[in-house]
Amino acid sequence: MDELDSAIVRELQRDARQSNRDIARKVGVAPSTCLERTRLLRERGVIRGYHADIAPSALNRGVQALVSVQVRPLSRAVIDAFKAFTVGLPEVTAVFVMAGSDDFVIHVGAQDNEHLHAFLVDRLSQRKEIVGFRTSIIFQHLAKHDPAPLPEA
Amino acid sequence: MDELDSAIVRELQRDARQSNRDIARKVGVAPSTCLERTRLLRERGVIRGYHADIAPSALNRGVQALVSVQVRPLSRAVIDAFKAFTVGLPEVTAVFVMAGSDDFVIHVGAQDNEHLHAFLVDRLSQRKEIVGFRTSIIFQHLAKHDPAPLPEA
DNA sequence: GGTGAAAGAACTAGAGG
DNA sequence: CCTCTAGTTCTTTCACC
Repeated sequence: MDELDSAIVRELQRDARQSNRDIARKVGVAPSTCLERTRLLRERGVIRGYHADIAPSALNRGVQALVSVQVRPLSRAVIDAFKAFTVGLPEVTAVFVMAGSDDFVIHVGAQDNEHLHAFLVDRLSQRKEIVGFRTSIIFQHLAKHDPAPLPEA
Repeated sequence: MDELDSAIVRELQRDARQSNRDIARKVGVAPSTCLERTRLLRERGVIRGYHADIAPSALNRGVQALVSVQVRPLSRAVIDAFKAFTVGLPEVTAVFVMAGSDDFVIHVGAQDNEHLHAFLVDRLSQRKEIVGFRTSIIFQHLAKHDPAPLPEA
């Protein structure tokens, strides 16, 4: 991860669909160099993928919420099973495994409040390992799609 | 948003860097048709952007946390100012404005626990509008980069 | 590592169904 | 809305530095 790698990563974070040629020009190297760097970044797992960012309402997910969940017993088997279960649900867009008073935080999207409620009481609360959960509606979600690298230490 | 639009969106969610030609072939239309559909999806705001997904550790963000924050008074001025402040901090990767007992949930990444602690006590807690916050470390973060469209109702 | 050139592929606009 | 075509641009490889 030298300066050149960082510059390429930054460009791909900003716009993953710009041409290799454009990126090369912006970062000041030949297109072939840029292409090879990008290939290596991908191979090393620095770049994990390229994804279109879609407006949630276009996916009929106009209502979003964070659900904090506590499960028991807190064993690996229970954690892994619950994680796999939640990730598999279509309404779930992200799962955080947490330290602290909440064991999971689940990011959920639904068509409306009614569907969200149905999801919570019909799907989620079916799970026997859940000993408690708390749902908070998201009014606004600002995501930084191009977080800068922090200084090394 | 007909079936064709959805199919194109799905492909771009999965891999935003595949060629228009490949997407056209997969969804079963001519490349020019696919290109025009994609242009319109972008214009309509359905597609908000294309971003590389970068491994947090490569950005020196090996430690991640969710910080729940309560601010007072809960006026628009205070909310907007706090939101702008947090989004501007380099450690912050996402900000959720919430309904419920927490007013904000902030997704933070730092080099290590020490830097995270310094961020919380030196930066965040400087803000006078904060009346309380709670930090939870993220052990694992599974994001679904290709959420499927939910049924219309 | 990086570069430059060259073959092959993709993008994009425009005419036409 | 879709297809076909053609000019332009981009990707990708490879010999060389």
